[in-house]
Amino acid sequence: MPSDPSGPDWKPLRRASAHELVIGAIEEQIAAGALTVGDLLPPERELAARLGVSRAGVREAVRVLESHGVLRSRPGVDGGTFVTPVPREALTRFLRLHIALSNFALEDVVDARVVLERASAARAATSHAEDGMTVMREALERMEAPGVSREDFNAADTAFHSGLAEASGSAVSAALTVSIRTALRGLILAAMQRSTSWEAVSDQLRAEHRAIYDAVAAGHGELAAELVERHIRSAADDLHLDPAAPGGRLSPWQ
Amino acid sequence: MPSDPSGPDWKPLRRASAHELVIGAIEEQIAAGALTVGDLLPPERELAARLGVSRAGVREAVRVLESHGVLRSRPGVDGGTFVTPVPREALTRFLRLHIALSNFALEDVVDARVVLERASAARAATSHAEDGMTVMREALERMEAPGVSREDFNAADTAFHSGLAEASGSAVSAALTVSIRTALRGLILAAMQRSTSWEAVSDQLRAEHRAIYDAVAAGHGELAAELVERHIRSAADDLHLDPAAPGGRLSPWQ
DNA sequence: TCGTTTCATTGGTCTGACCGCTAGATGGAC
DNA sequence: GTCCATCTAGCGGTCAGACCAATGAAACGA
Repeated sequence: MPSDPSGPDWKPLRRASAHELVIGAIEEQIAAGALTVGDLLPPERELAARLGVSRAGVREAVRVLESHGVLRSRPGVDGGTFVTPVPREALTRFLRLHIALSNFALEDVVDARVVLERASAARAATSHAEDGMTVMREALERMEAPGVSREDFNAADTAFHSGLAEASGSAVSAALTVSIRTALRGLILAAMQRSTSWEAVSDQLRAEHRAIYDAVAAGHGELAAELVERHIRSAADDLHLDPAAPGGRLSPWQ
Repeated sequence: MPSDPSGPDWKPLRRASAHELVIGAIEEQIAAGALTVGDLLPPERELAARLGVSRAGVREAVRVLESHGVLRSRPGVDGGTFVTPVPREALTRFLRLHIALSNFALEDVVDARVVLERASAARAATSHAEDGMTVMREALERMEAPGVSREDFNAADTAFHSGLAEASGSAVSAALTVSIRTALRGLILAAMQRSTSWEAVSDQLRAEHRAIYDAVAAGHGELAAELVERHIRSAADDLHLDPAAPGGRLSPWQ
């Protein structure tokens, strides 16, 4: 019997798999600063030999980090696997998958959007980062073009919210915002496609977007935040409660 | 010469790699609702044969989805690869990697934390989800235990903010909050380890956490949000400006 | 000198093999 | 009949080796 009354506390000792070891090794180099954006990794064959694993193990690790937007591979003599800085696609895929799996309730996703975009709007009203404002203006023009298709409208809608997030000047919030909106893109487009009163709906959306832009441009942060929240929630309601949709949380994809 | 003045607009035709096709196929099944949490995928060999790719391609795809918290594999006759709902680890690794790569400036990470946790605090004050409140209380007790180590203090600090996020009742915000705090864990712990005035610093942190908890428990949402923001920003300043740290954004890891 | 060909290097893919793990079938001891 | 140890089939985990595809640079010829 051990002297410690609480017991020796054996830890489970989960033997790490080969590819996890490789991921850990690469992550370690990144954390230590020995690998930064633009750097080239050793060839797969060499890295496998150095780490004492097979090439398959290295490749699986590279795939994982690639899917996280950390690495990118290219064949060719000048090619190789190098460190890259493109986090958004990974975040989008992540959210899209988990939304599809209902691991995240649509309601909670909307709540998160409201929190992030309210903050974005409020900050954008004071910072006015020109890139984002331009993106928003162009998106408005595309939405207001005569005879715009629902696909194009949805793309412009996504771009508008991306621009708003960019205009806020905070990269992390912007990445989260854009990823959430992009992950929802398919759902929103499906709802738009189903809409039987598209003219009225799109007029409404155009007016809301325009009002948000004006509030931001005029520097009215609190108003912009309020408009964004109402816009997101009413759009979500339309998405959620569309009478043409069969029941169920993720019905548009079924 | 093409009749269209803008040109035929050749798209690059990026040939999708085998594992991307497999990921797409699995994602498609998930989006269609044919695969949900708990479901078992076909054996790797069979799936490879059905999709017309090698087992390596299937395995690379499974690895990627596994790293996103969507699949999990287990050997054994009853084992297999099944759909699983554990998004947080994946989100944490993602953020940790990109913070380490300086793809996300620490300042922006802190901004995002402020936005998310202000909202969490305000909501927690009205919702009072009991799970989260209990987690916060226990974390406070651990922080206030005599002779607590810096590691344990940091773990309790993380737990406190997790509890706050849980108490807000919104799963997505909570996942984002917890992941950000966990991704910063190493940095914060390093800063704590370096601290030459740990007694004073930890007293300060204990007081701030206690004040936040009291404000939430008393239902003072706006006060709680304000306290959380000040707490996060002052802690970030200590982390960032610690005189013992060498210059540079990610110095604690260098 | 300039264009063409060849070549070496790298990732991309596939094949086939063997290992370790584990629930369930098997079979023997009582 | 019951219970326990053993065996077995099927699965993921890993590996080695081979060949394909892409690419830039060096070698070569007009």
